[in-house]
Amino acid sequence: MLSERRLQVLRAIVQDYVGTEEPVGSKALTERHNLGVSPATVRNDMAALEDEGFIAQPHTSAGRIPTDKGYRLFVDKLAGVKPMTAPERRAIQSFLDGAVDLDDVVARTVRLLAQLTRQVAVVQYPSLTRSTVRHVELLALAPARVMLVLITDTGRVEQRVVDCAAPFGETALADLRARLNSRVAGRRFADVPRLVEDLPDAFEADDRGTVSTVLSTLLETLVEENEERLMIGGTANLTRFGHDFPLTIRPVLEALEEHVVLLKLLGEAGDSGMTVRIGHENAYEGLNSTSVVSVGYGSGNEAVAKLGVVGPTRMDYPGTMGAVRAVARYVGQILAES
Amino acid sequence: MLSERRLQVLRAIVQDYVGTEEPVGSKALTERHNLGVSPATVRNDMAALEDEGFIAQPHTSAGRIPTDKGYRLFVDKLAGVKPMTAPERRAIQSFLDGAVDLDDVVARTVRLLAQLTRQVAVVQYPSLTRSTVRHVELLALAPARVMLVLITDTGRVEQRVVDCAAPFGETALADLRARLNSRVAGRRFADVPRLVEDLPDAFEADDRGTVSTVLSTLLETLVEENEERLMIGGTANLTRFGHDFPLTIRPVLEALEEHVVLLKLLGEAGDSGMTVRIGHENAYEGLNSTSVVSVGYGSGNEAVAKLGVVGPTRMDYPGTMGAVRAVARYVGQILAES
DNA sequence: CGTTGGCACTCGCGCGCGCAGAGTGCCAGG
DNA sequence: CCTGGCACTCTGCGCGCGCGAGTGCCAACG
Repeated sequence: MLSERRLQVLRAIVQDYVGTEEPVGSKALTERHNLGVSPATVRNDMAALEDEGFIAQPHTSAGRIPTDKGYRLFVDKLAGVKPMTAPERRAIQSFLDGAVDLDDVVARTVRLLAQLTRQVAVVQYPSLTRSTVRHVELLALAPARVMLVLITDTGRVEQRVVDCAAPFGETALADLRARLNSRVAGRRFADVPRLVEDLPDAFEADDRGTVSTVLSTLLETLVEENEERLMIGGTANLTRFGHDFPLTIRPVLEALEEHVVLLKLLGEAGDSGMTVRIGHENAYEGLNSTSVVSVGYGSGNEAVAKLGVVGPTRMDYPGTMGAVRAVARYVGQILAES
Repeated sequence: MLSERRLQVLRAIVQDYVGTEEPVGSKALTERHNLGVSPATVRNDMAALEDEGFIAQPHTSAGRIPTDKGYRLFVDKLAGVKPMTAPERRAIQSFLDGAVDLDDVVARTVRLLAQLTRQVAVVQYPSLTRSTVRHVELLALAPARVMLVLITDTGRVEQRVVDCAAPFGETALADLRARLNSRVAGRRFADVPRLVEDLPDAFEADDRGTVSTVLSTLLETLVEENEERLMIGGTANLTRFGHDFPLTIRPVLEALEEHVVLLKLLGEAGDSGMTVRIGHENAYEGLNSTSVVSVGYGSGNEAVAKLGVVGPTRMDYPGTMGAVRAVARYVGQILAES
């Protein structure tokens, strides 16, 4: 177990390094933080911290920088979440309030997060899985062609075109629309398959095939969780990554384009509370030199999607976590209202 | 007027520089292109080209590189559009064919363009302005709350929530839905205001206010051209910009985040045919060291939106133009089918 | 007059050197 | 266990030099 002072030394190292982006030495430490001990003592502590793998020196006889393990300890034990100030809260709220539709909410959230954290922001669209159906609309595009529009309680709209084997009359369509909505409106996605199971039985034999086709398309749409989308912003902040970034920025940009990877990443993060993945803790290789701070957000009591930021491992964790948490909270509020 | 050979020299310089990314000298030129003259002659030509402002030397006694003006001449007079090969065409088509909805079409288009050109791709969603209404759907969320869903012939779906002053009955809603659709379905957006003008008159005095509110929201949605969205991809290709890119990549990333700027940029481009904006020809400062190749695409005979790529001024213009044109053509096809 | 070979000149770039400065590890003393 | 001192080790930086690519100019030639 590390002594209290050594933990303080680690904290000081992290804070200084995050601020200056430069390896920090024993002398500078004692000057900036009044630890009450001499540089020589700090040197001993640093040697111990290095033995334990919390810090490292890039080159012999340079200062120390925190390792992933060091940041981990810092985040877990040494740092709190820095709450937003009142003006910041007001700014967040008023910025999000102007949104006109779901796309706009997500777009504004991304901008906001990117601006607050000065890092890359990632916001997942509210997921379908836990949502409920608000309405299902069917329209005839052509005699044997139906457009299916699904509207969720989070305001999301999905549409599909269904090609039917046989022509389908307007009255039958209206009938199906009415029956469908009376059964599934307000219900959770997970319950829908069970609720519509016997629907085809209520129709003429001629129409049953078409009804089944429409229903299975609906079910497909519900299941298509992989259709989860996300929005990204603040990539220009990548240029502040560091002096060496030509090499490090490339894989990050590539990772950000791979929405599938990001969705997986967010999905792996814990369902409740904030998750911080530091450096090599990220399974995806391109993000090995970055940290991901993510949290779930939702319209009600439950999280329906996640949002977060991607930044260098050398980031201001308390501040970033504070911003992420605050934004998630307010987005949830906005969603609940609409 | 420049002699024929001097134009050939310029073409050779552009081609070599695009290939090697290094200033090109007179000797190298005569070796790689058989111009039939000696390096000394080429030197004279180069001096003339430099006087005219088509090429420049980064430092005294280095090779020459083309200026924006040089690229302009190259694009206008010296280079054609390189057509895609048959296998490439097939690949494009099959890649786009798998798309399930509009979002997917746009997403695939972006990926495709980015991959083909190895640059940043920008695809505008099919615009509302020239589209026609396929269907308008109204649903009651609450007694005094209506959701308005607009479906266009390009497959785009827009939704708005309307807060009404007074409660609005289901029957009145159904009535409005029916009347609305019989009037506007299949009509162009531009015609809609005229067509619904007198609709409130058909309703009870109590409901007229609400009907007007709904209608004005609909009109707003139609007009909201500024709501034009776009998708971007291939930003990782920015890292291939050049050795000096830390400085140059930053403003480009910033510009790409400013969708408003990009939309304006695309909007300024000519309506028919391909537009190439080179370096300082771009009004937006951050894109002064890039070229933008854009073209309109559409589901029928008319262009409904634009797409293009953003890359370094030193790009393979014929190849890029070929790819952009081909992709636009196939996307148009796909949209027409759906 | 356009083209050509020759020639002197100009610079940018890479390389090696040496120095200063920051930081460390270790040790002996309090 | 803490502290001051000391020798040591690197990295980064500034400087100077030489190479080589590329140019501009000129005189000669068809």
